[in-house]
Amino acid sequence: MPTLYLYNSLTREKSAFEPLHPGHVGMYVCGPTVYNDVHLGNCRSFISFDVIFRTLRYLGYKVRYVRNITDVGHLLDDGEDRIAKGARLEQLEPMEVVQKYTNSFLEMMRIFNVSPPSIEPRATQHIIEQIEMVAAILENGYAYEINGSVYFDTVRFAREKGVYGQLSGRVIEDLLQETRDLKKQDEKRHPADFAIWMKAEPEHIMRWNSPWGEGFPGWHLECSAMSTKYLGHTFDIHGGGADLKFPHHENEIAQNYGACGCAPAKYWVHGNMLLLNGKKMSKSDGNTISPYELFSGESPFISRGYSPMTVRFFMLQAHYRSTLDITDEALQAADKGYRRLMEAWKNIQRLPAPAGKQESDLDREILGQLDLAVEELCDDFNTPKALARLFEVTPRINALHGGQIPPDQILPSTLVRLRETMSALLFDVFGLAEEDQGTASATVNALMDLILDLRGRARASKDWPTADRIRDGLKEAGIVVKDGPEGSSWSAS
RNA sequence: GGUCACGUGGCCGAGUGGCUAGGCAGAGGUCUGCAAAACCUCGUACAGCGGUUCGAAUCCGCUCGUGACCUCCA
Repeated sequence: MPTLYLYNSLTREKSAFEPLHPGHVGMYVCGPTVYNDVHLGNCRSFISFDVIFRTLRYLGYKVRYVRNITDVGHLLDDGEDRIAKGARLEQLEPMEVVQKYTNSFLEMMRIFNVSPPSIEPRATQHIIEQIEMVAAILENGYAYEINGSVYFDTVRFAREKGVYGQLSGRVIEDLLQETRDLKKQDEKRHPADFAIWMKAEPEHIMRWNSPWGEGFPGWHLECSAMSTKYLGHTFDIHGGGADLKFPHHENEIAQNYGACGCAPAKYWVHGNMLLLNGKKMSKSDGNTISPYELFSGESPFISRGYSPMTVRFFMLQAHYRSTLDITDEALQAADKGYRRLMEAWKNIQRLPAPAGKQESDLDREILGQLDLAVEELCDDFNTPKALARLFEVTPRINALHGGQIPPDQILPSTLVRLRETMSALLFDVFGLAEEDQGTASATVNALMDLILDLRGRARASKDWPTADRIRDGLKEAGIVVKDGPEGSSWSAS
């Protein structure tokens, strides 16, 4: 197995991956806040980390992948809890809102063929752990309590530990010299301080008892508490979207140091943003397209619908650390490319038996490309490069299948490798799946057999008008007929 | 305003000092009754201007442009 290299946001460089415990990887990725439907940007992020998770497993690591569900709700600008707000608007119990959007989130992950994480902890089920962590931070002197709320003492932490701002590239001096334009009711000693426990106002629905009174945990605490619980004080990889670097991840690091004196993660991995119209997709400003709109085509931004696997493939064609611009043209290109690749996969399975006797140039070429594909996957999960290698072997596969290359040009062992590696990369690592556009029932298959048989007879008697009439009619019905040497086949377009 | 990215051929998108990225679109050809598919061949692109170097899309500087973070956000 080749060495895995990954880019660490913390050090800003790519280095060889060395797990803390040989053979094992602990990975924590910040999951969604379930107060609304997931949007496509979230999906890209979780697909990126899914590929990372799958790659690690493919390389033989035993991975514990923790991806949380944040159902406590973070504070809104106006001080209102997100979950509580959603509840009031929809006349639902807070936990009902949470359950509803948790379900739809998980359904979307299933649609995108994102494998479930090893553990999917929920913030509301870890209130005790969060309270304990607040207590630990208080005990260590990195937090202070005011009127039933507890704030992290960023100033003290920054001065004493010297790690604050490292991840996000903040300059501590700038943070500390920030003007103190605190709101009147703001109890924080410094703008850079942040709440780790908030006193619940009477109208606040989600609330728990704590040593500081009734309240709810702060913005960033659930990740610190749950990653520690399931992966230990220090674990291998912490991931999330690039927009979480600050303040979320920076504060998470601070909390973990504050509680246990050590860094939570060795490697920090951040996925980049999905762009629409050249700008970040965002729920708040309307520059967004939902997954369902993308599938159905019901959006002013696209001309038609695209299947989940097309979208997944589209995302894989860009590196996870690059921004990716969604355009209709790019999606159409991805759709064609994805189908071509899957068609090649099907062709592998119906290739004539290889009859090579000794290794040919073609054998070497195919094996070389497969090796490169794996190698490039291991270079910071470079899926676009790895995919390019598969596209290099695609014409060879198709030529073997179509007869342009005779079967004696490859060894039986090459076909075995081809089948194994393609299968592993396409399905196990990239997480693609065959989409049976046909989803043909037995009835449809029987009908099509009959129609193609009738057309075959017409062709045999050189009745071209009838043959073409059938083909054109089927095309209008969305069925493409392909004539080959061994008869005609069909597929839904 | 501060911090940080990015600007690649018609579109998307890899690539970080010399070696073909790849996909889609487009052109020509083979096959085919015609078509589709498949196969073969074809594109010297790297924002602009300077500099370093034997050699730069790749390093440095400046200019222009775009975006992200700084506030909930994957």
